[in-house]
Amino acid sequence: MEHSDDTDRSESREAGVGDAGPKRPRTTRGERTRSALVAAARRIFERDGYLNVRLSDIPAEAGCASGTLYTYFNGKEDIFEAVLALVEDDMLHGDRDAAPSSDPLDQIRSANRSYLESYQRHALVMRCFEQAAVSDPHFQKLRSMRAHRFIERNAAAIRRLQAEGVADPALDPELASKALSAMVSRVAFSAYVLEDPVPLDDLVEVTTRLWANALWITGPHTP
Amino acid sequence: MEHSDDTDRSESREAGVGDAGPKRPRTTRGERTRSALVAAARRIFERDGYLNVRLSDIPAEAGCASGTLYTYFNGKEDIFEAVLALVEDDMLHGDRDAAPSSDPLDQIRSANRSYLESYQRHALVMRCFEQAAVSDPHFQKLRSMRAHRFIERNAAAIRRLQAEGVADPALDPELASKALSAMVSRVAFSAYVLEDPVPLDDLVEVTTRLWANALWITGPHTP
Amino acid sequence: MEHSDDTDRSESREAGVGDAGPKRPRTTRGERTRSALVAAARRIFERDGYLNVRLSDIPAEAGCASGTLYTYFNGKEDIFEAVLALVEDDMLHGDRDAAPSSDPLDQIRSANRSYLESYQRHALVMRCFEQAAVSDPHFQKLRSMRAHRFIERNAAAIRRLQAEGVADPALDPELASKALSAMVSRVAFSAYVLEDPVPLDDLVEVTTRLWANALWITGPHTP
Amino acid sequence: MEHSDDTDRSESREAGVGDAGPKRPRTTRGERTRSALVAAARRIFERDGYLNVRLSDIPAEAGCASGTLYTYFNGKEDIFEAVLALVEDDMLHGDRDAAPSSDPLDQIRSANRSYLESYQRHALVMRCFEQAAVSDPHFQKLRSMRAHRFIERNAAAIRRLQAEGVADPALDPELASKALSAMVSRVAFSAYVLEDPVPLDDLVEVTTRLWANALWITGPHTP
DNA sequence: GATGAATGAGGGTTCATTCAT
DNA sequence: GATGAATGAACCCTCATTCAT
Repeated sequence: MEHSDDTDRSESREAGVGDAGPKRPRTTRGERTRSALVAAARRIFERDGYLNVRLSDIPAEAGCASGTLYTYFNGKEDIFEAVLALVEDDMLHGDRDAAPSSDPLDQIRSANRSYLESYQRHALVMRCFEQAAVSDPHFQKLRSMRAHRFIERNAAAIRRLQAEGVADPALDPELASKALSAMVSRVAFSAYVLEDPVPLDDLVEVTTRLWANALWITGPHTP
Repeated sequence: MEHSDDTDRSESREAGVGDAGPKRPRTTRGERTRSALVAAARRIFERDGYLNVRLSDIPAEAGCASGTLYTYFNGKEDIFEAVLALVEDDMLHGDRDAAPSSDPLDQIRSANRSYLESYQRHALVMRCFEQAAVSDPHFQKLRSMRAHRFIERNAAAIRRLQAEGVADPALDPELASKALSAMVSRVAFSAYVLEDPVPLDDLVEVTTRLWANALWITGPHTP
Repeated sequence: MEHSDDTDRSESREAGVGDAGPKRPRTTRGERTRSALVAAARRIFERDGYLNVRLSDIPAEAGCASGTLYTYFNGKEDIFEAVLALVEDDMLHGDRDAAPSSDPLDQIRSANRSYLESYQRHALVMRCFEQAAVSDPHFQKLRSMRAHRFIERNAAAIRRLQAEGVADPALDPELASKALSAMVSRVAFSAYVLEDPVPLDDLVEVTTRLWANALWITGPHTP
Repeated sequence: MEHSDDTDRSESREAGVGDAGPKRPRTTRGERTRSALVAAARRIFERDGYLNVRLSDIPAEAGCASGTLYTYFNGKEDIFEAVLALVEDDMLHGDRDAAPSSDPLDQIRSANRSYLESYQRHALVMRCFEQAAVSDPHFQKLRSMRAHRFIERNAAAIRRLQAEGVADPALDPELASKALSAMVSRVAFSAYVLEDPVPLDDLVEVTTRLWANALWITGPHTP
């Protein structure tokens, strides 16, 4: 089970916004400049939030001239997408080390913990992402797409559990997935972006238990 | 059971943002002008979103001079608060006509329906509210406060049900309330602001069933 | 001997700026309102300086409606003139109690002390007057006229002393008066408006001694 | 002997007001633009006065876009400081060509003439400076600081003359310097800013004679 | 006389983006 | 590729003054 706001977007990295200017560096120097810009952008976005960044702060932080930004990016959207790509690489690693359990409850718990941990790790970028999604249709669509990828996977899992007779058959799998995924991602937002601090373990436990209860999964220990 | 983003704020309406200029009208003409401004503001905010409004469009839409806006409001924050106050008056009426049932499931369903209906009714204002909350600390706090009022009421309900032995005693009432309230409000946001259309009845049913399941409430007919 | 910035302006009080609106109150209530406005204006000018006053603060401070100001005054210039008139009444009292001495040095000392004392007493209004004079040709002219009245009186005194053989005959009485009067008024400005504090007695002594020396008056004690 | 309102301020020129934006040009083109702006600013300030300038007139006069002003300056204060720096460069040259005389009277005369001549040369800028000093604490402080530099130098000269037994020992050198310096600068202001025209030679003679008399210096030829 | 709501012109400032060097 | 100066549209907000009540 996985939750919203996570994706690979393999091919959209270069062509995200509007393909007008040059994009990929062709030289080693260019590669270094571009990387410095993305790293600087991340720091600036995290510091100021998506809506408040002064675009010219990014090349300044990266130690290059203001015009250089436009050698690799078309504007705010474009460079923020590059920052998101950076973060996603990290977010995708979370699940890997989890030993896949056959117990549904453990699976849910593991997915929730993984999601919440990576959300916490990237809270400042997620804050920006929320700001971007609320003010820019492009990122709104992006967020929807990422959410849907989660929702679909979780919907498939619910469908499977229903078929196995261990989940409430009256639930629409798609809608239930949508609602439960929303619940987890919103809890994460509240805790880590709005800074309403709750211990991570408590968040994992309550979301897991609610999720399991909601589906009628009682776990191996509740016969 | 009720959900986030709803409150009374009875007398604090004017004093929210920055108490600099004159505020309340003292004459009938003033009252009329102020109302026209708030109504116009609602239309403009709904049309353009919180972040994109051109403030001068509001007095223009209201049919008065640009400066008149500042006779009653201190700026964008201030007039948007007045619009929110307008909407809240309406949102508070939703629950009333619901016949209070003794069946917990009916109560949950009724609260959910009421919340979702009013959210739908004011979707465009809620969109602005989300934008405001993400870009302006004042509205972020406002949203938190409103959410907490819901969360506390629902937490109390959960505690009661646990005491009566009809809800999972292992759940932390506060955290469960937080998560489930977030679920409902985020489902509403998704359906009505992000325009991911789902029939209202389906939303009511799935949220209600998930909520009930999550708490182990199965309704009176399923003993 | 007397110094700049002091005059009676008996007849200019009503007709100073631009005689467009109504001016003098015709009823007792009107008299009270007008006085309250002038008193309030003085407080506001002293608080904010001539250039920074918000005109509408004055009727607010006086406890009447903003429009009422225009019943008696035509604007900032006009009401500030009324404030100046108030202050001048007081400044004219300073000299009176001084026992007229026949010793030129005593006369100079007495005039200087009187000037500096009343400047100190009205420092905040004098600050406004300087601001007004520098930004508004009307008050610039007014200041010049007041200064010239002093200068002429002092020039006459110098001429008399020269005729009596007790003052440097090589000095142009008019120019000398201009320079020495400027010295005293600027010292007052510096001490009381710029808040470069020097004990009053020291100011009196240094200006008096310089003035006397400059004219070659040695006083009765220096034979 | 020298008089108020003159200083070097060598390297603090840019950092005076608010150090927010980029300031010094790094290219030749930039240097040219900045100079054009300062020169244009001087013309506009002289034409309209410090208080009345429309800031956007300056880049218009300089032949560049309105925003370009903010490439080098933070606003009115900042660019006016640059104009003052320009004028000071010129004012500092005045004294140099004066052949240093050993006669105190000649020294005083020379200092007075130098001061009055450069004041006359920059009368319109001095008018602005007075306006700025009266309405803006930053320039008030600046004026005080410049005045104090003069005052201290002149106080030292007075102290020296007293030690040599050629100046009235009863005078407080600091206060006497303050008063006499104020006299000269105010006479200059009156003649050249207030346009109360007096021949330069007459001003030099009267201020010199008053200054000398006031100190009891009678010149070498009057033993 | 007094009220206070309505007016609306006016200008400072930011900053994403371009482009000559 | 990199530079950084130049651009200029866009917009909020103040507040002196008027005038219907």
